[in-house]
Amino acid sequence: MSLDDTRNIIIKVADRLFSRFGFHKTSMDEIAKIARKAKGSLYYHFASKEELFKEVVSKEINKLKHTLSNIIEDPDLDASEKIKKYLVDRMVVLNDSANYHETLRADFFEHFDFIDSLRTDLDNWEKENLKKIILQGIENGEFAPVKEMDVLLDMFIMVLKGLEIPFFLQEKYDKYSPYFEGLMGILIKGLAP
Amino acid sequence: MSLDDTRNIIIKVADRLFSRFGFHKTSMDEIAKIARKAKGSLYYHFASKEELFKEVVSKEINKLKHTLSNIIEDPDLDASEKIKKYLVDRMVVLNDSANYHETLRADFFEHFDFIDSLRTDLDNWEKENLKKIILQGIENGEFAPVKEMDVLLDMFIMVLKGLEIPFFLQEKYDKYSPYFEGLMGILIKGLAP
DNA sequence: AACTGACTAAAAAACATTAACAGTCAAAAA
DNA sequence: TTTTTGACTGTTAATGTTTTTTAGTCAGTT
Repeated sequence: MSLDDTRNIIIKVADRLFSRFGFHKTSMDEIAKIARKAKGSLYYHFASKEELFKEVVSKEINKLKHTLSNIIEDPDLDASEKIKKYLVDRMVVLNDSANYHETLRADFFEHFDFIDSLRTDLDNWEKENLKKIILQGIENGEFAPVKEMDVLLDMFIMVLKGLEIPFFLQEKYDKYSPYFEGLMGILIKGLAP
Repeated sequence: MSLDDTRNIIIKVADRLFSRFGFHKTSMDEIAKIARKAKGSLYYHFASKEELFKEVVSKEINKLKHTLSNIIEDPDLDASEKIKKYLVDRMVVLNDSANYHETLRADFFEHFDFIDSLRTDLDNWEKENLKKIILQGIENGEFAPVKEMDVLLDMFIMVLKGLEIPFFLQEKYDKYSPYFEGLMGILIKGLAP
């Protein structure tokens, strides 16, 4: 059994248990038992429970980034199509990211600030990549030039994060997802010249 | 000292103390002391601590509704101007509504569901009134007809509520308020034909 | 190097006790 | 009759103590 196998088994089991019970209600003993490893083995591969959880959330985030990067790099899409697909697929992927949902509560609970850097990194990544799309649109004449684009993007990311709470924590995504594209369409139209 | 005077004194003191210490950390004994009334007098006028807090939050909400109603009924504004002013002034008024800010946490804490009806009522009121503006815009040809307007408005209200968390709980409003109008402008432009 | 299982200090949970609190109500005051 | 009071009480919250669980450690084994 190679190094990677044990590590991946731990991650896989942790993903399952954290998804189901949340960070605080999942113990390292449980993860070890179900992974059929000694608890010390978990600590050989991960510095702490927090690092393990971050690894699990990072995998979800990387999956999201991968999906969105494909959209951004697709040469067949113009900027409007890209941003629409970005926004829609973003919610689709995040809807299935149970551990990510837990991070949405971070602002309201103590002992969860170790997650802040992950969330900040994702915000920065998103800002950067949305900006790419918008700049592409401006260059191609699809979008009007935008003043103060950086702050507007900050706020727009707040909007997206704010929507995640009713969608994923209050389970409203299923009800509203068929119409989300329509709302984003209005916004994208507002970007046009 | 008339009936209304005592009641108003209680409300005024409660507003101050709840604003400063929050609902859970303000006791009825304290409110009574500072209002120079017996605690039993508070219960003569208000059925419970919860009802007193709701009264205080309602006053903030009524102030908001009053401000926004003036905008909606202003005959000198077209629909675009109305909705822009609505959205901007909405945040201005809510920024000063400390007790309302506390209700934003309701979804994350127990023992606060007595506030739900207030929040639902405000959502419904907002939906109704935003719809009025949009319908006015559609009638006058300022806005394109909107499909599924009701669900889109639901989501838009989620967007506004979602923005309240960084703005008012994370104290980002001062930083971003100068640019909020710009973001709303893009959205309003997207409503145009 | 990777893994184990016994161990331990710290944190969390459970339990017990005390203090604070929301709410009550008969009596007093207006 | 209405409004207000202040003493009272059951419930809840806070505090303190004890027990259990947990994250993390590490010498020994593979």
